Amino acid sequence: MEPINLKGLAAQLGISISSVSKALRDSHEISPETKDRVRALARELNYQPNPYASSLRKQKSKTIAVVIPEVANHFFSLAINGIESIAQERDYHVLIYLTHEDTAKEAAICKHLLSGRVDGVLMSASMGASSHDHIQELLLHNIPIVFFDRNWPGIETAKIMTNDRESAFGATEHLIQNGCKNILFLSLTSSLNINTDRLEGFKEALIKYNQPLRRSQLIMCDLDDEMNQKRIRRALMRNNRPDAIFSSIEKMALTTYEVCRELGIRIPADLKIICFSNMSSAHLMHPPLSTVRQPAFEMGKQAASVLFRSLEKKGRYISNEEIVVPSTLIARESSSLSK
Amino acid sequence: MEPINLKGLAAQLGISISSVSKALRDSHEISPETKDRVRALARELNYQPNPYASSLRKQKSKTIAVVIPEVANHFFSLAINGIESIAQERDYHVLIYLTHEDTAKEAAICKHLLSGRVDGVLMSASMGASSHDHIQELLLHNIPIVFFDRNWPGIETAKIMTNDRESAFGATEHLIQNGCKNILFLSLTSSLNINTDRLEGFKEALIKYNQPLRRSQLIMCDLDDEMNQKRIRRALMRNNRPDAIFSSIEKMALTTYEVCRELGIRIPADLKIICFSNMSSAHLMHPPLSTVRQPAFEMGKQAASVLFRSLEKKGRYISNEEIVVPSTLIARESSSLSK
DNA sequence: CTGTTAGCGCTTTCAG
DNA sequence: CTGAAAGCGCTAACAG
Repeated sequence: MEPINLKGLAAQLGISISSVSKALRDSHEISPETKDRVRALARELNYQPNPYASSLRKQKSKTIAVVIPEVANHFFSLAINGIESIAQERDYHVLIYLTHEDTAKEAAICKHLLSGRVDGVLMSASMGASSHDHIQELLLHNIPIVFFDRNWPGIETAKIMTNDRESAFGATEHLIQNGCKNILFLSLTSSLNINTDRLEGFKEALIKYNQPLRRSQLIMCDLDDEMNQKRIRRALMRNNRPDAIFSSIEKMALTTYEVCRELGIRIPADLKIICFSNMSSAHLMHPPLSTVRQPAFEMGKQAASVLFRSLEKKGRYISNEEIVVPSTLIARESSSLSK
Repeated sequence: MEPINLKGLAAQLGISISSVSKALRDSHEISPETKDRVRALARELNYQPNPYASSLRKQKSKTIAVVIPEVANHFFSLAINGIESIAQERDYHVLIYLTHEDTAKEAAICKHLLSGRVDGVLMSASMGASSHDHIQELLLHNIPIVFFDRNWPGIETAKIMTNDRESAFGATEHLIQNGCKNILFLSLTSSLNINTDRLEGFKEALIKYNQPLRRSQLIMCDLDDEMNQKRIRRALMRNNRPDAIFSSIEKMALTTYEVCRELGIRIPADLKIICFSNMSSAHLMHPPLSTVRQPAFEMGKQAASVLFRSLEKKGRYISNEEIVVPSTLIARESSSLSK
């Protein structure tokens, strides 16, 4: 069954293609009667305008790209949810690209996106120390980007962030107030904001409470889970074992749970744990995992809104505003029960 | 910065547009030298062909749609992962549409997809009792669909399924072998395969072990979490309280955990629990959740592969083959410890 | 109010 | 081997 097009409609109605086009777009220069006839037939034949033809003509695609490290992660899937809901509302389409934390792949994707396939990009940057020229190039080509959650410092574009520094500070403070004197911070080696900011918040809290930071309190992890597990195990087997762990990434907190089981370390009696996480079942863990929960859905919605707003401006100008949506500390027994 | 196009390249090279086009597509009717010149310039100027122009011309978009109920769910996010990996490999683009289990929305999306925006569709059907004409219409318009996991019975198209009946049988058998005599089955009211098949497997196991099925052993849930919680609570407060729960959906199993805490019911001593779930942290729950784990990533990959294969055939013919990828029963103490 | 026309950028005959 | 020309389906001047 061949799809029906404007030509087909026009033929059946005995009027010109452009009249049909205008009628369907509710142009003022078409008589009400004609509009009705056109609309009736269009509905009857289930006419769907060819999006590529009109994209080509109008030089805009009503499509955005979401470029993220992965999707099997509570934060990102919630964010996509938010993005998609706004997109559907505004009649935009969402292309999804996963980088698996590979900056080279991210760059390749961005390069492709110069083709005009999308009107704008929502991105949460991948780890990895590579340059971010590919981002600049998109902006140079007038393709707006909105970062959410993870971004590179120094890029002038809109960003939807959470208050990483403050919430890391708060989480650390919470541990200190619950008597922790030797908190281990698990981070990733990367200059992404989420790593640097969270680390900063951690350090600030230590300073506020006069806890000198020892080098052994920082563990830099990477994307190799096996290695991370070893790093964590080693840290937990040291002489002056930490009394708490603050993980800037969910995954490493879960690994810590596993290592604790293996080594017979009791949570929270021997070790308190807190981490950035959006797991919905954190409270069903044993013991319940204390989390800094990010407003992922909200951030997705905001990011999409900001992008669409900029797409509707002439020149696709994008401001470098930064919107901050605060996280929530959800303290549970794994961090706050003293016994 | 204006994107460069064939015309621009041709002008700079002093040759015709069509020659440039052919050169870039490595046509045999272009001399090696010309090809080199063209390619060199294209690379230098970072030429990216306009995908919409070529989609329009070739009447295929190298784009597929993934239509699923939600993304904040371990199964679907893993599946997307698989889909995206194959898509990237084959140079396809992935549009994502969420229905939030709303069949009307699903229908609207399908209707839109008649526009030619995509070459094919990957779908996991939404609950809801509505008709599935919208699916048939896509097929009628020669847009191949591959279902994965959830599908409507009676639609002739490719399906990537898991062995729901067998694995439900196995899970039930496991409970029975661990002494359960009054297993409650939590299901959803819907004629989707995943509900009917899992229920069947459950029933078959009861039959095999001569356990007559009482009406009170089936609880039909819906999408209203509050109501489901009430239903489960009521069931657990009955006189002859069930000694096990088999939930065909992860969410209701988690709700059950919560209700048990509230009512002081001990898992697994008082109540054993098992459910279909792809949670990565099921083993960290208290007690660890026994699960039937579906091969989500694999299913996503398979679905994409089958779709792409069909897209490459002339006429986009799609067979109604059904590929079954088996689930794995992961029994943990919440179902198998007798104490 | 309606129709004609000229493209959007690309592919693909068909002539040279 | 190269180029001219038509056209994918739609929109937007511009003429009538």
